[in-house]
Amino acid sequence: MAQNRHSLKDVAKRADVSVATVSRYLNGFLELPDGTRGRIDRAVADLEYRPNPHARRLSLGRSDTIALVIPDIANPFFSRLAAAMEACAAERGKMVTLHATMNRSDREIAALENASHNLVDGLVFITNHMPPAEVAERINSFSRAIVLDEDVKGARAPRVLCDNEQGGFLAGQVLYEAGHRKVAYIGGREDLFSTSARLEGLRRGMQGIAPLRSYVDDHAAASGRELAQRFLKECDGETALFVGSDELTVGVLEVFRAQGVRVPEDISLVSFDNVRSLHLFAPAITAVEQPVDTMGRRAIEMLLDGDWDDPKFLETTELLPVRLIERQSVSAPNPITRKT
Amino acid sequence: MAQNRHSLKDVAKRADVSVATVSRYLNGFLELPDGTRGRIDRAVADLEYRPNPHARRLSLGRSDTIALVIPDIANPFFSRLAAAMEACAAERGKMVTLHATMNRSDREIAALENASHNLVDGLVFITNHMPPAEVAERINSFSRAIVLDEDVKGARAPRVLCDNEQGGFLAGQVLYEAGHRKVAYIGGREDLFSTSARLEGLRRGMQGIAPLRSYVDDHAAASGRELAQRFLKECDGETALFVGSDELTVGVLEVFRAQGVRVPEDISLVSFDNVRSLHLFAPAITAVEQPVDTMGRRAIEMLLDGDWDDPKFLETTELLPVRLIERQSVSAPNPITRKT
DNA sequence: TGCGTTTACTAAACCGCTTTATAAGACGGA
DNA sequence: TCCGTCTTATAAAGCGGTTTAGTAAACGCA
Repeated sequence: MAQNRHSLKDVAKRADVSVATVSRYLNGFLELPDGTRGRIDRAVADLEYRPNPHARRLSLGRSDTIALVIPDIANPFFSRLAAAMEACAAERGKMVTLHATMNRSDREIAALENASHNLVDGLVFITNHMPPAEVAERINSFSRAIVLDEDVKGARAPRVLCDNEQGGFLAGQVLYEAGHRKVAYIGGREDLFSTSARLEGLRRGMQGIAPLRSYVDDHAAASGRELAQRFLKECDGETALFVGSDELTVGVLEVFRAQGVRVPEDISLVSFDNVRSLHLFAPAITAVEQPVDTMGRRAIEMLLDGDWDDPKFLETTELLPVRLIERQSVSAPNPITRKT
Repeated sequence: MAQNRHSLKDVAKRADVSVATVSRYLNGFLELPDGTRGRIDRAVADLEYRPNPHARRLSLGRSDTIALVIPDIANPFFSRLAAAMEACAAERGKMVTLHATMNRSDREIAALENASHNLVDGLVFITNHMPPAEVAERINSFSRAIVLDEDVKGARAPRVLCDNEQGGFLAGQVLYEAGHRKVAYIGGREDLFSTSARLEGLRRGMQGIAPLRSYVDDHAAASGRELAQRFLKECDGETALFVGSDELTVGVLEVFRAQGVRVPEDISLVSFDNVRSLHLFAPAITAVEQPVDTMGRRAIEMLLDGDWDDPKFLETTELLPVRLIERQSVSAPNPITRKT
């Protein structure tokens, strides 16, 4: 703060022209002869003039800001996403505000309301639960919004998602080929589009064999612990686990380790995301990798470069490819050593 | 956007009073008799009036926003920090903007300039290199700034740091007690306050034995790989490694694994941060834990509640305690199996 | 010389809120 | 009845830009 803030008026006075002239010239809406132009340029330089963004925003009715509504910034998946979006936005001269919701509808609504009052230039919305209709309505009230990572029912906005079905397929395939026939799923809630897509893909990869059991909850290590405990208690012949996120995998592995369940000897495991350092885990964890950075960049690019006049654009869904990173957490099933 | 935006004027008209009255009443600067008050309240409710933040900010000359200048949001340490700060700021009704610098001075300057133009209510600045004097000057031009995680030379601002010296001490102690007498340091650059504090603590923990070698670079996995390679090449009797961040540890472990160097059999290792899932690594990594969430919260609390009129306050340094999390990456030195 | 057309620029309204200075009317007391 | 004092407001000037509508002067040309 506290520096020599000069206003347009100061510049105008110094250059001996009107504020309108300076404003229009500076914004490129006015050609000027060399003399006048030189005086203005010099005045701007001398005074180190920088337009006041608040005044600009009030006048223009926009904010040069993109709001990022995100479940949890501390989660590496989302923080990578946020990093990619910030980088892309900064390149285009946009600022980025952060709003963590912890997947709570009230926080989501508060964040959306906040963003809406602030007249943000755009919204990127990420959630991991199925929000109430009000959330979708509020998203729809933005003139520019992108839904990222997880579909939101009722939202009329372009989507940037990873190919969840393909991810499930790759996981199913690698498990099936290793000989597994009974697989359980630990993942996000069942009403999520990503969950059903992954389960569908998993079944396809497993040659039509559906997972025996699904354990679903939030994408958090704590949920992973709880679900893993339930899984171990109820386990009935499953030889492998498909886990819907690295966060859940962390919780699962903690429980497995505490209970002496070995991976992959007792249970094979495939994770989803590959944003944590799974390659250094014991054992290194096979995972479906999401193109996190690309997803973030694309969200911002679509927000800023999309053809928002075209109603078709709102229907767009960009499905980004995933790939399987094979490591050491999948082996042939070993029913002998398996605990029940 | 696109909703029924009503202005103060609309409310005033509907309540049949002047805008000044509505404004002052709404801001609590005017007591009103029941009749008038009721009409205004009703008008506000009917029109769903929400003040335009841009106008408010232009008028008041502030922004209800805190700028977070951070090296890399994708780095789990910083994303945890950012999450804690966002949560704390949101509780107080402040928004948070994000500016990633990748430790580049030009980006730092750009971010500071940006924040300064936006008349932010406060700044939290984090860097991991020794920035040029211009950065400190710009930080000093803010009326409210906090320096977090790493000291910045020349910045007149309260600091929130972890107790790096104590962290080094704890690492040194556990290594010394395990029998190590020759230790190398892989960490952030030498000109950083944190580095010298840690090395000093390390020496104290090692009963005065200085580390044989220091390998320093950015806190990034890539640097960790490079430094680990150099360390292995030049290693001359060191039996343990003190690594300055989880990011570096990731790189180090990648190289060790690739080259068949076993932890702790060949080299013992203590990491710093404990923000990655080190407990699941092979082996689980002993680490000095930083109180990340507390650091973030304190930074925001000091920013918002600090006594900024007191010049002493700018001299404050809050040193938060660290603790050692013992796991399996430290054992007695084993010079026989050690590679050279 | 007179008229239309550029060229070069400006006055003033507006964005929506805050705030200072001020005023009208009611009330109470002398 | 007149004056001072509350009470209950308000007019108007910012904050610092953008933008529309318009004008004065110079220019070209018949």
